[in-house]
Amino acid sequence: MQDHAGHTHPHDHNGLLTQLAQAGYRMTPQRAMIVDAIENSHNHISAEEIYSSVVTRYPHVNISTVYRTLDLLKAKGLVTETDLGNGRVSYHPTSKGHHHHLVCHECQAIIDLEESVFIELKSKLKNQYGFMADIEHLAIFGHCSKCIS
Amino acid sequence: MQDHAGHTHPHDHNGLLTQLAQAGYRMTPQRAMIVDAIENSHNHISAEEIYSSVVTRYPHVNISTVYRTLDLLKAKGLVTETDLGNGRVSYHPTSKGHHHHLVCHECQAIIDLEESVFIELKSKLKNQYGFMADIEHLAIFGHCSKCIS
DNA sequence: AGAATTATTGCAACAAGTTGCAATTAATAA
DNA sequence: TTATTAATTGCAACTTGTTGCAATAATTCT
Repeated sequence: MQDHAGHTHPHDHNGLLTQLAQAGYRMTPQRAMIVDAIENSHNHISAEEIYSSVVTRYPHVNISTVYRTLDLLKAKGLVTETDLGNGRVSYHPTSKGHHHHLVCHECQAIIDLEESVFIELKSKLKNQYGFMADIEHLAIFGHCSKCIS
Repeated sequence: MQDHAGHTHPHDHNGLLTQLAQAGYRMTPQRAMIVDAIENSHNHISAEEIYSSVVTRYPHVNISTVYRTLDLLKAKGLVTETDLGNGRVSYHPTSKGHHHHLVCHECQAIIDLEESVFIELKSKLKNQYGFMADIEHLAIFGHCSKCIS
């Protein structure tokens, strides 16, 4: 396995890859590079963007491996998946914190929300329905203040 | 145009088709049958189900027409679109009332919610962000009471 | 009613994401 | 270090949904 470092977190001993390994999953160069692309993305990253990033260093990689690694990370709760309505689903490492978005249907603006906005809803769903809502990275669609006025 | 009736609302003078016509859109047999399938569906219906229903009476129809009609109905606010996480997007006529769902990631159970659950969130988003959220048919994912215990 | 206009449709190609299966390879045992 | 085993990958085929474009047909005008 070649060295895939050179970014902000050279070896990432507490990163996603290590967490996968500790959960009993195998450490493959594909996973290392996929995870590296996700961790070094500034905010959101799509499957295609991850693939593009990996394929330059490892041309053999297939995009289905990217999707399968994302499925694994989702199932382990290590990344969140959000559909921001732009035709490609966005991914974000859970470790970088929860956040949410308002998406304007008219001007496509994306407004960031604090996590606290959904605390009340979450406890309501827990108390009234016994349901533990996975509200970690939600997109709510509608019309922004600019487009209303 | 052949008669496409035979269901609960034989001519549907106040239905989706009439509303489209009043908005200046053309009345085509395809649209009549697509809209008929939606209005006569018991709860949710998918694009494929609409297509299957229409194609038996009108074999020439193409599924892209179904998708385009759904886009139109969505844009006019006449149907709502919800991804219940089962691989196919579900549609529902707005006129039959708003409702929401909790979807269990573990057992795939779908729990129906009253609209009132989101009133508080909606006003919070309006007051704090000036954002009018289109919360008409939401699916919230998480873990149901049975799967937690 | 017949001609003109233009929205709508069917088609085929495309995009995003999923899946079954044989080949590969990381981890483990010998 | 080599052999074993089973997770993982690449590939190709598939599913759901989208889009450009030429042909069709609903509506409007005469």
